Amino acid sequence: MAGNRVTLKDIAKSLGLSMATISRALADHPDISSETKLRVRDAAQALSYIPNYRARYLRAKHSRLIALIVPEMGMFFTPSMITGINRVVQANDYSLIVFQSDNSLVQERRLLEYCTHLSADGVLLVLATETSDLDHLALLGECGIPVALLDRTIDTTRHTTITIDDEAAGHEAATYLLQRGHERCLGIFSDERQRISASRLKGFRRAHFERNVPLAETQILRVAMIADLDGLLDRAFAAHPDVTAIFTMTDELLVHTHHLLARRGIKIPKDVSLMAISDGQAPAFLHPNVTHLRHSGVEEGERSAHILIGMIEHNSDAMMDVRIRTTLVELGSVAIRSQPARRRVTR
Amino acid sequence: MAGNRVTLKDIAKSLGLSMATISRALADHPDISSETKLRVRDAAQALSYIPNYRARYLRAKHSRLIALIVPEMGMFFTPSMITGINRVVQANDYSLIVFQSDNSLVQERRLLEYCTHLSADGVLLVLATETSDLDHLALLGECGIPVALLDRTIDTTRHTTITIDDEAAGHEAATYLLQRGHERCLGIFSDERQRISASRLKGFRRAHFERNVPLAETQILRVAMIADLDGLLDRAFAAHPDVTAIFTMTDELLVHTHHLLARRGIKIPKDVSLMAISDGQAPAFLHPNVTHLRHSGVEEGERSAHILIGMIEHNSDAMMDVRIRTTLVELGSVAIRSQPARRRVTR
DNA sequence: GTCCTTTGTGCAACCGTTTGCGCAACAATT
DNA sequence: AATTGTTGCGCAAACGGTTGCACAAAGGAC
Repeated sequence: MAGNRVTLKDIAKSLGLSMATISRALADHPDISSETKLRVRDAAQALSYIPNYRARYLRAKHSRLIALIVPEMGMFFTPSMITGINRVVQANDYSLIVFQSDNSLVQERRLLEYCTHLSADGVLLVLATETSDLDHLALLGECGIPVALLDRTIDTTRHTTITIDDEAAGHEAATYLLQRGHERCLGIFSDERQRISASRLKGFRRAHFERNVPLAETQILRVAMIADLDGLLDRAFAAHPDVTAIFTMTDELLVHTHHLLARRGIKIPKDVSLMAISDGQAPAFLHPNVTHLRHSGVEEGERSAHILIGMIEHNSDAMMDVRIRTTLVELGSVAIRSQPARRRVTR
Repeated sequence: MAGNRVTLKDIAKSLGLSMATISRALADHPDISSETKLRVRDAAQALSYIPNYRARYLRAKHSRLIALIVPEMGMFFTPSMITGINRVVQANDYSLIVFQSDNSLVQERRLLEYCTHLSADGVLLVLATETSDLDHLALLGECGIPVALLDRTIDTTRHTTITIDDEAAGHEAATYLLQRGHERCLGIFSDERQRISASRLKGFRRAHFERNVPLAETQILRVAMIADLDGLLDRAFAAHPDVTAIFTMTDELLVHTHHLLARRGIKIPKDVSLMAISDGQAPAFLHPNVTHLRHSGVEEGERSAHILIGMIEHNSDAMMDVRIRTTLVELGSVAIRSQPARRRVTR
C-alpha cells in the first residue's frame, strides 16, 4: 500500500545534484567522478531506489520483452520448450511473456496485435491448428518486430522457422520398424491440417515405399480428438489382425495409445511393438520404456530463443530454416521379428 | 526495417488537430464532437496507428501486467495451472508474464525485484522448495504490489494463500484406503521441506491414528530426487512384504511409482492398490486408471487469478486463506479387501 | 595574463500519452 | 445588450527516465 516509489528526482534532491547526474552515475557513465558515483549509489541503496523500466524503455526503442504464443499449454512438449526458451531469454536480460491462442486464428491475430502494442522486441510463434496462412504476420513486419516460427509451422520462404525435420523423423521411425521385420505397422498421426502431421506421415509413407512394403490407408490413423483414438484403433485392428508395430507421432498420442493397448491386454513388445517421436519424458515412465526419436523441447526452445535474439540484436531479416536433429533412443519397446529383411534391401 | 511507428502526433498533424483532441477522440471522450471522432478514427485506421502501451502506462500507475513465478515448468500441475490463470488474466485485460525460479531462493528474490522494476500490478507466487521464510516479499510490500501464494506455500498469516487443504487430502486418501481394508499402506511423499508434503503426510498419519492402525516410519517414503524412488521402494517392500496399497501425493510420484510397480511385475489392483492426489490427466492414461483425489490445476489457477485481480482492483490488503476442495474420482485402481473394518470404527 | 583542454556537472529537450484547465464561439436566458 | 451556459478544442504539465549540449572551474602551455 505504501506505494509511491522513489524516483531519480528524490535521489537528486537528497544529494543536491541534478537528475542527469544521478542517471549517469547509476549508469556508470565516464563523465561522472567516482566519488560522486559512490555517493549516488549509497543514496540509491539507502532510499531503496527502483528504476522504472517503462519510463526507461519509453525512450529506448526496445522493450527487452519477448513474446511467446503457443496454441495451448499441453503437458508434453510445451513445458520443456518454455523451460528452454526461458533459460536463454533470461540469460540475455530479456523477459518472456507467454500467451495462449487456444488454437484459434482469431486469438492468434489478436495476440500478435497485442505484441505490437507492448512493443515486444521479438515474437516466438507456435502456430494454431487453424492457421493456414501467414498474412497476419504482416502486422509484426510493419512494426519491424522479428518473428520466428517454432515447431508447428506451415511452408514459408519469408519467415524464420525452427523445427525438426519432420519428414526425416517419420521416415527414420518407419525404417527402424521395417528393418526389424515389422511389415505391418500402424501409424498414428494427429490432425492432418498441421504441416507437422503431414510431413511426418509423408516420411512414414516414403520409408514403406522405398522398401517396397505396402502401406494401406487403413494403417494410417488420423486422430483429431484424442477421444476418437479408441474407436480408430478398433477399426485398424479389425482391418489388420497382423499388426506387429505401432508408431505414434507425439507424446500425447503415445501415452493414450499405450493405455489403450494395455486395456486390450496387448503386451508390449511381445504382441505389438511401440515407437514414438517424443520429448523423452513419457517413454521413461511407461512400461516398458518406449523406444523413440527424441525431439527435445528444451533444445528447441533454447535454439529458437537464441536465433530470435540474434535477429533482434543484429537487426537481421535474413530468413532461416533451422532443423533440429532428432536422436534415436532405444529402450526396448520394439521387438525384432524373424524375417529381418525379407525383400532384399540392397537391390 | 520499416520501424518507426505512427504516433498521436502524426495523426494530429495529418488532420490539423492537436494531440489532445486525437487522444480524447480515440478514447471516446464526450468533449469531442462525433464528427471529429469519426475523422480521427478513420485517420488512425488509415495510418494504422498503434498506441504505445508503455507510454500510456507510464502516466497511469498500473501496468496491467501480472507476474507468475513458478519453481519449475513441470509437466504435470503447472501447465494446467497456467492455463487457468491465463484464462482469467486475459479475460480481465491483463497480461501474464511467467518466470521460473528454478527452485532457488536467490532467483526467486531476483525475480520479485524484477517484478517491481516492471511495476507488475500483482504477483502470483509458487514458492521454491528452498524458500523457508517470506521476508523477501517485503520488496513487493514496499511497492504496494499485492501478492498471492499458490499451491506450495509456507505458514503465514500475512499473505493471501490459495491451496488445497493438504492435510485433509492426505487424511481423506488414507481413510479411503483404510476403509477398504488396506491396513498396510505405503505413503509416497516428496521433499519434506515443502509444507505441502508435511501437511499431506500429517493427514495421512492422523487417519491411521484415528482408526487405530499402526503406521511404521518405514511405510513413509520421502522422495527428494525421483531417481531415489526405485531404491526406496525396494527397502519398503523388504520391510513390509504385506503392503496392499500405495498412496502418492503428486502426479509425478504417481507415474514413476506406477512404472516401477509394473517393472516389478506387480499388478494393480490385484497385488497392490494405488491411489494419488492428482490433476486428473495421468490417471486417465495409466492402466488401470488410477483412483485419485482430484486437485484441478485449472481451477486453482482460475481462482488465484480472480483473487489477485480482486486485490489489485479493490486495493485490498485483506489477507485470505483460500482452500480449494478436492474431489474423489474412483477409477478402479483400489481393490476392496476381505476384512473391511477389522477394528470397529464406531466405538 | 590569455588561450586551450580536460573534468564534472546542470539545463532542457525528448520519448508518447493523458488530462486539468482555459478559452473561444455560439446559443439561450434574462 | 449583458449574463450565463454549453460545446469543442488546444495549451501545457505530467509520468520517470536519458542524453546532446552548454558551461563553469581548474590546470597546463604559451
